[in-house]
Amino acid sequence: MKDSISIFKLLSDETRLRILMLLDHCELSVCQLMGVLGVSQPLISRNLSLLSKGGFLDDRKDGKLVYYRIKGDLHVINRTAMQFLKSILKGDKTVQYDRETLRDCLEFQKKAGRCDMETFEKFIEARRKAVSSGR
Amino acid sequence: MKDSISIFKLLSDETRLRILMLLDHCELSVCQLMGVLGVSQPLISRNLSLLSKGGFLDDRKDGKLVYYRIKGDLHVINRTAMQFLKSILKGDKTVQYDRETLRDCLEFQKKAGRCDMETFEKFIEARRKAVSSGR
DNA sequence: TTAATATATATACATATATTTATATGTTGT
DNA sequence: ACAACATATAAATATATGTATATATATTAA
Repeated sequence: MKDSISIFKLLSDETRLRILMLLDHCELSVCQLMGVLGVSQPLISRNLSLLSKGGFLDDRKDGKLVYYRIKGDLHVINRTAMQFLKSILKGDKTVQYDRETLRDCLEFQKKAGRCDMETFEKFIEARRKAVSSGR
Repeated sequence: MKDSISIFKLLSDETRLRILMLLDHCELSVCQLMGVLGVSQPLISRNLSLLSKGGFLDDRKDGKLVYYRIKGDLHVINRTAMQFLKSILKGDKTVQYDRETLRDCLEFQKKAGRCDMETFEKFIEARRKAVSSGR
């Protein structure tokens, strides 16, 4: 029962759900997630840490960067949770928007030829302007 | 997304999970649930109210008593949530214990020939003594 | 029947506890 | 020394729970 409640609490947060849905398709670094979700680095790190402790994520270091992904060998309960999550978020607006943002973000990164905080902060800024000017 | 988060929050509470699992098999009144779970009446009522607002429950009045049950025509998301819940709580100790307690409680009610607060408070008291004396 | 009382349930309010988030700081690798 | 990430701390916010009270129905007395 305690385990189930822990999982529900873990899934009761927008940032964490958005992270899980983004990582369902690919692995992403902390700074990439920051760029796509447009929230602070400590907030991303903190939620990644919670999701990892909850058994949802694995990570991999590549130089200064840390890449996160959904664990390959998820515990049954977590695998079921992911299926449930995907089923109830099928067609969700926020999820769709985040996926578009991810595409734009990766393109921006490619053009910049860099994958660092500064680049993704520029991306957030550029996007903020685009949205506020009607888009 | 908001809806999903609301559901996860709703399911992040032990009393509410126990109520859902008990009501999965039968309808129960507020005082019966109080007797089985051994918690205060306002706590039961409040959580029943939250579960109802969340679209999980229906209720029916019978005199002074109010009987609650799982809604027959659950919204897809809630139906999926119930399936998920049942799958992850399969074999759960608390759930099993609550089911035994429910059987004992209904037997106690039958013998007493009454279904009221006083009866269920007696049941709670009797059970408390039985447990503390080694059961 | 009406008035008064008792009972089951719901809700309001205050308090305790938990969660979230920003800010500051620590750690590790370049 | 700098950059990416992690973590600690504190402030703000949300949630849970007990106590008190309100509401509605039933029961009793007149």
